[in-house]
Amino acid sequence: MGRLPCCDNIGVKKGPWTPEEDLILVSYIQEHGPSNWRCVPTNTGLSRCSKSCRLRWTNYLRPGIKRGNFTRHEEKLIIHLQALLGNRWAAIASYLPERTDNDIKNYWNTHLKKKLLGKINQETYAGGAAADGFPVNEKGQWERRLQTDINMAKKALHEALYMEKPTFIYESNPSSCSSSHSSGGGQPPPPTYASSTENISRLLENWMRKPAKPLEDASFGPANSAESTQLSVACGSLSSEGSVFQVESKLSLDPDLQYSLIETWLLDDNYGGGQDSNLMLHHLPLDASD
DNA sequence: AAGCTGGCCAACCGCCAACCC
DNA sequence: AGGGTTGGCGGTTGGCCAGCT
Repeated sequence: MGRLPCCDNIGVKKGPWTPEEDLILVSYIQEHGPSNWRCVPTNTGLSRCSKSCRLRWTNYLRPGIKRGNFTRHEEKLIIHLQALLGNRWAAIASYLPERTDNDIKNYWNTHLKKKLLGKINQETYAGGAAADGFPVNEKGQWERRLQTDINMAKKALHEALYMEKPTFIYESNPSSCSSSHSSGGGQPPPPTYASSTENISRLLENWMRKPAKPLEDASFGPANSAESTQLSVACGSLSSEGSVFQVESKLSLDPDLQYSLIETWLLDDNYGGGQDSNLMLHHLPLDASD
């Protein structure tokens, strides 16, 4: 049996929302909260289907939504995440809590995709190529780095997805821990971190199997999950523009974390990392008491 | 000034997984 | 357990607007 429509479409208004409708919807949600959307049209008298009400709220009326131009950092973060996650706009939006998935999707389709394609075409026709495999572009250094980042992330993702064995291999190297860990109680196990491209791809594999965590959870990947491997992985690249630092700073790491963030910078030609970019992994066991 | 074109973006559509009874 | 319902998600559409001819 086919799926029934969310509404019978009879007497249901479509098209742009009016300020009056917005007001009615906001007032109702303020009182009752954003739940049970099916009742919203009936209870408010709005001639809209429940789905339309929900979309209007989540994409436009919900508090905390930032509108207007995307910052350069947001732009770079989206490009990073799109390369890693693909068109999973909701997952990407979870890392930019002030932006809606619809906004990000629109911005990608109307600005970034075009921009990147244009960049690639321009460089293809220019014909030049630097030692790191990307064409030389004197004008746009940051764009070049961006392209390096994308290439690197795609490579990591590809390996992460097609690795045969999901087994993790870790190497322990506490000396590399930029530790600020100082919680009392039992001695936590020594931190481990990935120190090879093979490990990175396996870390990423596990990450890709889990839904992305929102920023409020202060971590990427499978962390915060009791049955998880208690790892948190962030992948990106470092450049003088600080794109990964931006990712990191946006994470607002939980002060209760048992360990401080461990960073390993890898300079590995296999990942196409030039002097400007590196693959960075964060591995943070969240709860050493278990 | 009028018509045309392309860009932008809010909103819609349809699929799907989770949830509920 | 299974079918119906709901909410979430990604792709697409269509209307508005600015710039161009």
